[in-house]
Amino acid sequence: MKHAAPKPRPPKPRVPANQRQLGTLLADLRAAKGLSLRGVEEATSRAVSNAYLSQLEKGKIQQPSPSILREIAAVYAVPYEVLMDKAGYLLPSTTATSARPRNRLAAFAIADLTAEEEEDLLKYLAFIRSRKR
Amino acid sequence: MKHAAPKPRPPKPRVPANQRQLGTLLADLRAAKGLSLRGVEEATSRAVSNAYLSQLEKGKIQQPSPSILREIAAVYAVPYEVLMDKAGYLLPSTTATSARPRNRLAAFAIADLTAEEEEDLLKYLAFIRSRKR
DNA sequence: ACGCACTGCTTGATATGTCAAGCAGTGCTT
DNA sequence: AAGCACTGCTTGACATATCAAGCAGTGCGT
Repeated sequence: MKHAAPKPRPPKPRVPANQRQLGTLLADLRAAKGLSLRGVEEATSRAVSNAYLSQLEKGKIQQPSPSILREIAAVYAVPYEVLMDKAGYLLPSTTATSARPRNRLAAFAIADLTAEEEEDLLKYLAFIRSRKR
Repeated sequence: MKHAAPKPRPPKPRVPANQRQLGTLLADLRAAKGLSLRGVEEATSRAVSNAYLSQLEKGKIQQPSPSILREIAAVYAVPYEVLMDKAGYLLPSTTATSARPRNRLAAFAIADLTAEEEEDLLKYLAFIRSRKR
């Protein structure tokens, strides 16, 4: 029998800090709403299971799908972006992303392209570039 | 023997429209960059496999993980949000809101255009637009 | 005390994302 | 024409997300 194995290392937190934050946030939100795990499951029309929400809150899920976060956000009446942020899916500055080295092109007609035009343009770009080579 | 089978139906798109859009966009972007599937895999330091990128482009992935989209966005020099949007992960508001000077997708990808390419593109845009009218 | 309706939580099964390895095609060089 | 270096693509295996079902605890009404 093993003899008091001296706890070799502080069990590395299997859970990234990001998730932990998301977890506690979710737990707090739920508490604030006064809902049970099953209550939330019900509120999302069973889109998210109580079991899964539990794991989310305990930080056991590493990459929760945005779709689920969206459902949850709706129930807690919290902006979806917040959850996405805590999950680590947003860029550092999602709010102020307009600081980009923009070139003249943007100033022009490019501003309002239809999806179709966009596609055509990209293909054309691929074409002229392949030509250059 | 088959006698000019009258193309019975456009094969039901096994793929939700959203994904298809993301797929073709990814393909176009890659083409524009002149990269091969493996080239992209390499460019992301093998963070995304060529096999997976292929499936993404063909719309076979329903919920691609944002982390991967982020890697890809970096390689194509396109804002991460654009891919997230096409993947259906952004809220309608984030996409269309007056929040920002509506940067349409294309303004971007082309962050690294030469002046010559830019001119060509604009001319081409004028062309396809005149055609439509 | 018993049961019952809750609670949060774990767990085994399933779905789906993701990749390594391979296949078939295409062009280029010899 | 044979080999090679590419290409896009499929596929079988593995990892992870997600859920249905169950377990243990807590309070509460009888």
